[in-house]
Amino acid sequence: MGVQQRRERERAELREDILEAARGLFVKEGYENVSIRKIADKVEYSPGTIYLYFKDKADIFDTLCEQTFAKLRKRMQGIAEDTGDPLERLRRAGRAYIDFAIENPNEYMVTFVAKQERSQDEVDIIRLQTSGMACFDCLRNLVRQGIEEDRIRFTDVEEVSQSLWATMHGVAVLLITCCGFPFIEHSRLVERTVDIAIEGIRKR
Amino acid sequence: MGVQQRRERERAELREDILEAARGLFVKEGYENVSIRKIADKVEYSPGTIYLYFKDKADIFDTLCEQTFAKLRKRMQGIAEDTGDPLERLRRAGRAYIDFAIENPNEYMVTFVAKQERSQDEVDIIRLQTSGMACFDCLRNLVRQGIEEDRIRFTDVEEVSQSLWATMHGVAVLLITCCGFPFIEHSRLVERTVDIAIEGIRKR
DNA sequence: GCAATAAAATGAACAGTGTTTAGGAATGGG
DNA sequence: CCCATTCCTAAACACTGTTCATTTTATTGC
Repeated sequence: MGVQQRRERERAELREDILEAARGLFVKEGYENVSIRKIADKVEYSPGTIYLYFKDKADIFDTLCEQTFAKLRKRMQGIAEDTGDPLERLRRAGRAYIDFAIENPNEYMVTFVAKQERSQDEVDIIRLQTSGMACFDCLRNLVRQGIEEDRIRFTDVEEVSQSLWATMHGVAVLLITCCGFPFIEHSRLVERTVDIAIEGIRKR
Repeated sequence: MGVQQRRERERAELREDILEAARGLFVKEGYENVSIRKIADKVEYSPGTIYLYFKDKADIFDTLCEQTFAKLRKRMQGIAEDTGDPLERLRRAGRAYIDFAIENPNEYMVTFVAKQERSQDEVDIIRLQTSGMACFDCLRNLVRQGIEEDRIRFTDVEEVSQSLWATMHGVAVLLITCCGFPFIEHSRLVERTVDIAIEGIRKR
């Protein structure tokens, strides 16, 4: 009587297919330019079927965000749990954060620049925020270590953590959204900004 | 024969009315949630009429952005043309920039962030680039002065200017959009981030 | 093997979107 | 007074996210 189990497995497989198709489309075309019909076309089902597997379009995207969030935390956690100079690890963390944002621009924007009336669905916001807080904790821990080892000229962990986050966030958002601006080479801008921030908090 | 002139004046007035209505709606509801029909309703004309005054929805939006850029430039230019320690003026400029963003959150977001939603029309990007560039030039000039007076530990004006912009932008976007996050007192976060950036570029 | 049943997928429909266009109404010049 | 120009509108087109009655499909009990 493995019918039930096979049914569930097939359901999960189609759900995963939809997510995979959606991810490809979102990355290539951006959130607004992907329609449910396009996703349905790609998995060769009718539009209505999508709604048997996801509440709505935002639900698909949020699910993708959680998956990507997990990836980000994994990257950040690796650096946070590493050993070595805290300031050097903060530098690595800053780079890693911005790299992640640039590699997943659409997910990053919708997740961090929680825009328009997605805020109506408070449940989803909370859902994303809790998984996002896990990422911020990695940064907090790094800053705490830096302060404990007397490498940082401030004492307030929260203050420094939020300032650093804001700085990295700024580079990320700028590079993602202001495509028309004649930026210097991206990696150089990232490197310079991270460097300024690190030297700005270093104790001498 | 003042008919021609009256006609032109009336055309300009309706154009301005459309812009005013659109700004109010964009600010309140965001780019995607404002339809041409809503704008048309507000000025009490038919949707088709809008297209006699603007090429398309993005054209309306771009015009509003230009106006916002002009307001911001006015503020920044005052500091850029001032005298005194360049680093101190950079500090003031950073504060002024973030303050402007926080005082006009919707306009700021619409101008600097929301434009990612639109599929890029190259002509319009150039148009916004020029008016936005005027703002950025104020920052550039400040940085150039700082480098010329040997107060900054880097030599590349563009690199430092873009890094500083990214940092200020980050604080602004974060404070405007991530309302759910437990931030420290806003003014303290602004002050600390600006301070880190200034100390990060200072020559010693 | 066949009918009953439960699950899944569909496709049409609804209300909305940006944009285009054929044609009607108003106005000024000759 | 009539014609030409300008202005505006209403309808239409091709999209969008979403819902739902209906049909198709698969599984079960007999």
